[in-house]
Amino acid sequence: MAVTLRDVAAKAGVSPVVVSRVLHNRALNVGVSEATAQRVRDAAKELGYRRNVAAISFRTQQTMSIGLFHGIGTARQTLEGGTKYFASLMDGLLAGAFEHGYSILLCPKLLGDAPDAGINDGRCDGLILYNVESTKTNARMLQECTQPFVLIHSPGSDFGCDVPSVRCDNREGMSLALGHLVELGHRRIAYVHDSHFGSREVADRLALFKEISHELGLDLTDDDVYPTSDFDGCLDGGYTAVIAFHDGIAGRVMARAQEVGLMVPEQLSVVGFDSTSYCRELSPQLTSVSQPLQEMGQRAVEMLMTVLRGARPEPMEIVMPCTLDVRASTGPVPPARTI
Amino acid sequence: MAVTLRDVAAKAGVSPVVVSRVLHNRALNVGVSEATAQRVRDAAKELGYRRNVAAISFRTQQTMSIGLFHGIGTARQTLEGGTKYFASLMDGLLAGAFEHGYSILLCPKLLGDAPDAGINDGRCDGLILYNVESTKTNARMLQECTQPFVLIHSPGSDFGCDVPSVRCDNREGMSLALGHLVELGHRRIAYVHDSHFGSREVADRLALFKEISHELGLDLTDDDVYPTSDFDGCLDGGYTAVIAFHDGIAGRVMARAQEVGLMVPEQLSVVGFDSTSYCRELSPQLTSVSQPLQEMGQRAVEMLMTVLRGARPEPMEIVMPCTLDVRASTGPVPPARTI
DNA sequence: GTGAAAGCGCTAACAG
DNA sequence: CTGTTAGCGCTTTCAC
Repeated sequence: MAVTLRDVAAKAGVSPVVVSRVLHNRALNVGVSEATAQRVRDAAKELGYRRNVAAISFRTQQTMSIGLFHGIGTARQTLEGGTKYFASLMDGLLAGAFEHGYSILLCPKLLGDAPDAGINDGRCDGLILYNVESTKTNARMLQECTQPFVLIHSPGSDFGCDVPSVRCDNREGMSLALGHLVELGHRRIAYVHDSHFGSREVADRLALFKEISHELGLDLTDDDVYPTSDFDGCLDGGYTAVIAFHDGIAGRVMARAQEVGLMVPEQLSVVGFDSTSYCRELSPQLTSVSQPLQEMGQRAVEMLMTVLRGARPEPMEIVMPCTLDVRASTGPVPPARTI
Repeated sequence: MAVTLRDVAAKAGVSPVVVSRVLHNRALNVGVSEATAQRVRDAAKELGYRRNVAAISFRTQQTMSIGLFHGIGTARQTLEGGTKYFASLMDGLLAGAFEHGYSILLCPKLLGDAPDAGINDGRCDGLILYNVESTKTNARMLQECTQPFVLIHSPGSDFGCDVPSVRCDNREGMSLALGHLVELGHRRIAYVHDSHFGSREVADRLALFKEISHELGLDLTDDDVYPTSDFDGCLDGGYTAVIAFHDGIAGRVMARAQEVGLMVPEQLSVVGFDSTSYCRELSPQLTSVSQPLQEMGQRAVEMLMTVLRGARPEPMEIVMPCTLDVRASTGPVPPARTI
């Protein structure tokens, strides 16, 4: 049915080996005379030859694809639920993969509760995992994983693995957010966290909110932390500023504040996390901690490529700096409202 | 190195075929005694056997993966640039693929300017294409495509192909948006379109805005259409309502309106498209035409599955209904501002 | 610079 | 219910 190397070889009057060298194996192409090569190319074109990727994958045991997993160990997360976070990360991953001729494979079978069922079956050359919950089950699964993988958002040590990882400096991010607000005179600051516990990012930022506020002499506690599902408490006059786990939550806080008649930033300052393009679509534009998601995606791919080459990435842990994109949702503390 | 079927067979004292039947080919499993089957499963477990997906793909010439392409024929679009549109669609595609044991392959090599280079190489069993520009080049490419594919957002006839497609009823969507505004008393309505021409959706909605407004006796023209890059003209008092090509643009319009001191919806009503979760994060919450993106993704996969089974999907063209999610960004026309 | 031989891991087709 | 045979399309190895 399909045209094979053999057919092209017959037509060009050479052996299949030569055709393979000309058409596929660019490195060994040197050992073929230009005249022969041209004859082969002509024959291939005439016959409409197309390489059989499945056969090549099988023979070389390389799929040229990277498996992408998220939220392992929880119910499968929808992508639409979060901010444009996913899109940013994906842009970086695709760009990185592209440079190396790799594809990204989203395998729903593996995104759910039993990813280990198919994780090691040679479907892809390596894996990139993000938002993996720090559970015993996941740790064991990753330790038993025979394929190279890279973690995003958590260090390998979380799972007892010596594997490459990329994450952002959440301490720096939270410091920037709190520092900015303190500089503006705020002292009563609330934090709205995400309900998706188990994620390292969620836990880290929550802990850091309390820790750093303490270092800054603010002494905010669990009483100043609100869940996404019910954050009206941070709008009732006790606070002059709110930090939210991600831009989407910050957007909801601003919307709700405006509903109850609170002016942002005159009466309430709001800071988000991720600095997605979404921030510029809000009114007022949202001040947000910027995590270089796209670059993080790209770096993750680079690390995986290093491992696939048989080398050891240096360093094994990349911690990316955060910055603060100050926009219009933060302002000086209102004197009348200071407690 | 890796444990193969042969190894398991040897250990269990059977032939590789039996092992294959027990471990992989569930349908033919019937022809194996339970005792033997158990012996095989034990041996496999003991040896730590893992199927070699590449070999299976090669042998069966089925990859169990679906290639996903977008924006073919333009520079590669970033995913973060749009709304959460992509995430919604992706959620639907993944859900659909999951049901059938398929994976989604994002192949950046093919997303750029020369997708035909690798589109037919057996990398995936079928393709789903969305936002394909209606150009001669693309038409030729799709006509020559030897793999089954499904289009999202444009009918096959756009490319002279008799292929399955899923899209939403943009006419209905625009009717709902305009009808809603007219009912509220608006007559001076502006439209902010996307700069990404070539996309069928962009062209359709633009044309429909003019067409339907004419039917409603409004007679809006190109003068009432503004690009995303410069829509200040629709905020200068001439209009009481704005419709935007997607929620992100609508968000920007609202933000800008509030910057220049226009109250939404008291002085300006705003309607978006797609009704992504983003609408609820804006203040006021955005009224938006809802396109069932997730279901569209899922339906597209279903159609592809039908084709892969060798059947002909019925119908070949699915046109999904739109609805209007009325939220807080639209209100009665302000009497003082009526022209 | 070129080709012959061998085999990757698996399964379809058939025979027992 | 089980096994034998053959081969998918390609590349690696080694000989010429």
